[in-house]
Amino acid sequence: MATISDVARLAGVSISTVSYAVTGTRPISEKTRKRIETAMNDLGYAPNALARGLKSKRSRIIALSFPSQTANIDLTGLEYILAASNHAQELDYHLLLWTTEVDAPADLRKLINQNLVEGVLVLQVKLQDQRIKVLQEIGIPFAMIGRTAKVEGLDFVGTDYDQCARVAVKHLFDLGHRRIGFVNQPQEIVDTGLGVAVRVQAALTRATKKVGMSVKTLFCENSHEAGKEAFRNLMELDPNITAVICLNEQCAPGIMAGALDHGWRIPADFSVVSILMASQVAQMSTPAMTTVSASAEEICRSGVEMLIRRLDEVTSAPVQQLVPGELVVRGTSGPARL
Amino acid sequence: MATISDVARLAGVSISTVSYAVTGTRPISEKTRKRIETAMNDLGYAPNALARGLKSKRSRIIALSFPSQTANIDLTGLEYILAASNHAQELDYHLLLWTTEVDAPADLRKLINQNLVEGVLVLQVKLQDQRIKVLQEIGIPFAMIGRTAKVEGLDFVGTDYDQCARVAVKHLFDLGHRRIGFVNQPQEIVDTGLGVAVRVQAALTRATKKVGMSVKTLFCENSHEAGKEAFRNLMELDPNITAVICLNEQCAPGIMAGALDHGWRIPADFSVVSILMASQVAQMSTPAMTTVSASAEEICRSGVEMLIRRLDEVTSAPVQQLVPGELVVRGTSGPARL
DNA sequence: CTGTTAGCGCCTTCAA
DNA sequence: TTGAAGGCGCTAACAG
Repeated sequence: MATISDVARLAGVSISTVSYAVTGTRPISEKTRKRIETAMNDLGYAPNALARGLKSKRSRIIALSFPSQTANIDLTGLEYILAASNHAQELDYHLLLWTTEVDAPADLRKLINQNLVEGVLVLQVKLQDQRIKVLQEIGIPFAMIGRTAKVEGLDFVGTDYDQCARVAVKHLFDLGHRRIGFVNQPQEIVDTGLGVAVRVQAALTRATKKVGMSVKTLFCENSHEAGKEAFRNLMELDPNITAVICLNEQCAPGIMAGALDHGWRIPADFSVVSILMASQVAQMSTPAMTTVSASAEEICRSGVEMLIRRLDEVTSAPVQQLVPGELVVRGTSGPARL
Repeated sequence: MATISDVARLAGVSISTVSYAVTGTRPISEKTRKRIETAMNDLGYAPNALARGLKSKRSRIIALSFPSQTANIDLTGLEYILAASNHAQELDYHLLLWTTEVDAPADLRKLINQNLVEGVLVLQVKLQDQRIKVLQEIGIPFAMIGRTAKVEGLDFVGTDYDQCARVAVKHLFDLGHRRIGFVNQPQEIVDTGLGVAVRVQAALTRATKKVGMSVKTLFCENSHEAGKEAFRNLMELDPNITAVICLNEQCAPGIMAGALDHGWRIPADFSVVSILMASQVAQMSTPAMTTVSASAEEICRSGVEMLIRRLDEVTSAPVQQLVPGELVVRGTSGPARL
């Protein structure tokens, strides 16, 4: 593999001139620049990332922390990962996928101490997240997709859950629904304090109270069967419920199946609205699911940019951004039954 | 951040002694080793990955090529990514996620020329895959999850599609089905030569012919609606079809919906078997889907190990492995209607 | 506008 | 069993 001195020799210039030509940090005469360029092309030269990183203290590698065990393994998660990766590459950064658990701070510390990554993009953020403490202690730049309980001074971009809740509730309210259910993630996930699960629940409580709606909340395992059971449980809690808001990709179709078993048609007798569900998933159910979601693309793009900007401007003010969700009415929501 | 000379100074030894203590490539007296260890702990020392990689020519970074546009964006894909990442980390390697397109060989070349990654794990392999040519030309070690048309001399691990097809066909045959449909990925995906789509189709043709079954093949877009339409089209092709084998996570539920619309119950009147569907997804449909799949965990573990072994033993014989699928009978397959 | 040179942090040969 | 020293490929002063 060609090195910078190969290029210098072939172009008949010094090593530093090649370096300056590559980085553009110093004016080069048109003539020598041309010579250097052809030499680079002839040799198929590309700067050695390791050497460059070692010298410049800029590896151009960011880590994406996505805990694979505690995370929601759903298509929405995949959307986030791919969007972050694509955007990092557009900005000429490499993305290191880091899937160890939230509760393994030693591993994270070890990763960072290696000086390989310049910054960390934190996904699946919990209200109390051990990773954040580690990152702060070490003093490495990071940005969160989502947010911890205390966000003072931290960079993050996330979905505006309050707005999403209001939009979802208003949609159902306008359709005449007054008594609804909310089906959240599994109890153990909520108990670990996964930000989205806790916050959406709180936001829905506020939003329904404001318009005078009744809401019964349930946790639900990530499976179809659990969704069916959740529906039955809701009916026991309040048989007059006419709609459900759901924050659980896997169980939403189960809820619909439960309603069908109950003898109800969707959306004639019962409505389902999913919050934060990828459109791909929304289209998998029968009928396709009405959703309120923010764009993973937009959120991750923003998060990656935020992080990379932070690498240069360590001291500038924190950037905190909430992206509003959008209501997409598909086939699972309609007027409340009488 | 502490460096090796900090450790050496604190422990009162030379730099090289610390290095040997860390790498273990030379005997160190118990006494000095202890001193070095405490010094490392006190300083929170970890070797600088960039410097180490530069010197040793081993970055301990592998790339995972997962083209995000042409790929199937489904949960099965996510399973593969996470499994590969987890296993790489277990083996003390970093995993770089690389999501640019298959048809952008220049980008791939650029990545590799940077000398950052030691090897590449190639996912979503097509029969004619430009990435493979690039990797071979450059001479960087790689392994495929899946396989190209010509695999001579190449490392790969994949699912045994022939066996999967036989198992799925036998399952339906034993239940009395004689006329079935096969619903593949979208036409354009098959046309690009995605290995799995082409090979499963061929394998099913062989397997059905062997037992004297009739099979009508259809392509289908990745959506629920397309699945419903696929069902209608199948009925036009052959109204006597009693079952479908499906290779399309997104449209499988649509096929079931189509059957319901047609007035058929599942599995009493119509059976659906999915090939290569993650169990999580299988459990999302109503009823849960009968599947024939190999374990993503096992395949990726094998692929990562294969690649990392290849980094050491450049010349040893290629490893080629096909993992058999397993039939899991859930709720969508039953005796053929009369 | 261009060249010389001192490291970045580490591994490893050579010497003791 | 230990140390000294060169160099991996590159960047960025410093010096013309």
